[in-house]
Amino acid sequence: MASKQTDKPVSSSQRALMELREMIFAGYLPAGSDHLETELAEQLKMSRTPVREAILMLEGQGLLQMRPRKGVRILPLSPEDMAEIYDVLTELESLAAENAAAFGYSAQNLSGLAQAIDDMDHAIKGPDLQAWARADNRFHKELVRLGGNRRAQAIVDMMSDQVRRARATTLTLRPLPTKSNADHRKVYQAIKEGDRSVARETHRAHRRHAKQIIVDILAKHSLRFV
Amino acid sequence: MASKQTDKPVSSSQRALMELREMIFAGYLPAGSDHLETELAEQLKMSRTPVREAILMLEGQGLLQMRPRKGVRILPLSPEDMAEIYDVLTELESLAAENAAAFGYSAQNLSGLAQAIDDMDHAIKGPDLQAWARADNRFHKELVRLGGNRRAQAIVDMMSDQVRRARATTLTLRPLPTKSNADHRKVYQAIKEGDRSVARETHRAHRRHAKQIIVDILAKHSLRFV
DNA sequence: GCATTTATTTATGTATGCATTATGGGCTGC
DNA sequence: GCAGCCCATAATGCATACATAAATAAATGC
Repeated sequence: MASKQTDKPVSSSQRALMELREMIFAGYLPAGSDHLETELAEQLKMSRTPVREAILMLEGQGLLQMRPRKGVRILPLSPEDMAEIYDVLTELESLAAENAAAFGYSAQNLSGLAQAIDDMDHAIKGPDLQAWARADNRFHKELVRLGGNRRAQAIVDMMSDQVRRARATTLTLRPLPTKSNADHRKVYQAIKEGDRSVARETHRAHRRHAKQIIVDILAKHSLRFV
Repeated sequence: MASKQTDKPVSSSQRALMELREMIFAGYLPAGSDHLETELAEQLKMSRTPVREAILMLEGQGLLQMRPRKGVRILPLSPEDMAEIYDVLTELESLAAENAAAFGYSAQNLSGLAQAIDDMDHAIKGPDLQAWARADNRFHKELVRLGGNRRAQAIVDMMSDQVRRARATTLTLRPLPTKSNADHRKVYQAIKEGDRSVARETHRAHRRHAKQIIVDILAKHSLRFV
């Protein structure tokens, strides 16, 4: 659990990648803002080269866009963007639920899911929205991991990052997700019982519902996000 | 249709990206092979910088992997990889089919699909497998475009590229896709009639079937691909 | 005074050079 | 003869320097 004795000497481009991501998620680089390579390099105390490499990778992940001579733009998320993202998440997570059910996992193997569900229950009673969001993330991430499709995992990770950018805001505006955990339990049950179609369709319905809630909120408040 | 009078002066990194892609697809950089940045730069007649940038992008697209001091490895595709890819394609294309059906496109808007289907019919009579593959690509690409989800489009493009690497081989080993076009027509009809669930499920079944055929071939021949 | 053209500035794209570090080979000692 | 260590080599990661092209400011002509 503890890091290696001396902190690992991670490469500059890796550090740039991580730090830029954090700066974006923390809102320090707000959606829609532009930033010159030189400025970013200065802030990260390194040369433009590793910063450029990080920017290229982040562009591939859809977090920003390089615009020659305009600087890199942190991409805003419109309600339509969010709808797209949720649709992709819906499909790939449903696939994962189906595949997980087909795997025949033991209760032991599913303990991560169960734990996340319990944590969500607990967080709702608080209510502690941050804790709920973290547990919800864990549930979805674990579900996709159990699905066993690494490409789907990578895509879901990417898209989840984008959702995360909007989370700070949507979390406070959406109704308390009290019903949500009933869905989660149903998915969990179906996976444990190896019922592929129930796992798939239940999760699918769950995600479509979530999409509706989030997109409605964004649209109603005419919000574009970080 | 004609390109601009003088050929567009694309940047070196763009050129590196395109040319490396072509070199991979053409099998000039075979799956599993390793290549030093310096060698590639030499072949492309440019410095390492733009080559590195292209490599970074291609790594993000899953075509290769940077391995410090070992060179970049062109990633092989195992039957399991292909199964993963087909599963993702199945989900996202089915989503596209459903959304396309929901859009209420006119026959005019669907002419691209219809044309691709006709071309496939024609190619099968040849039989001209290359022409069939091109038309099949067009059908799937157009379907996803009609779905309107740009993120799904980007992902499908990426995954289709990977399938394309195996195409040269699978195409000659698989049975003639004579039944395939019946599915395509059914999907087309459902989209035109706005029947979301038929469009979705028909395409889904179509893709799952295709997956089975391809994966079986790869497994039977113990093939890893380019 | 306005529009058009020209000059200047400046961000990016690319090349080059250097420091670091891993890898392979050779050498030494047992 | 084998194992382990050390050194040489070379590939990468990064910094820096420079050329190019775009955007802005300036200037000139009408």
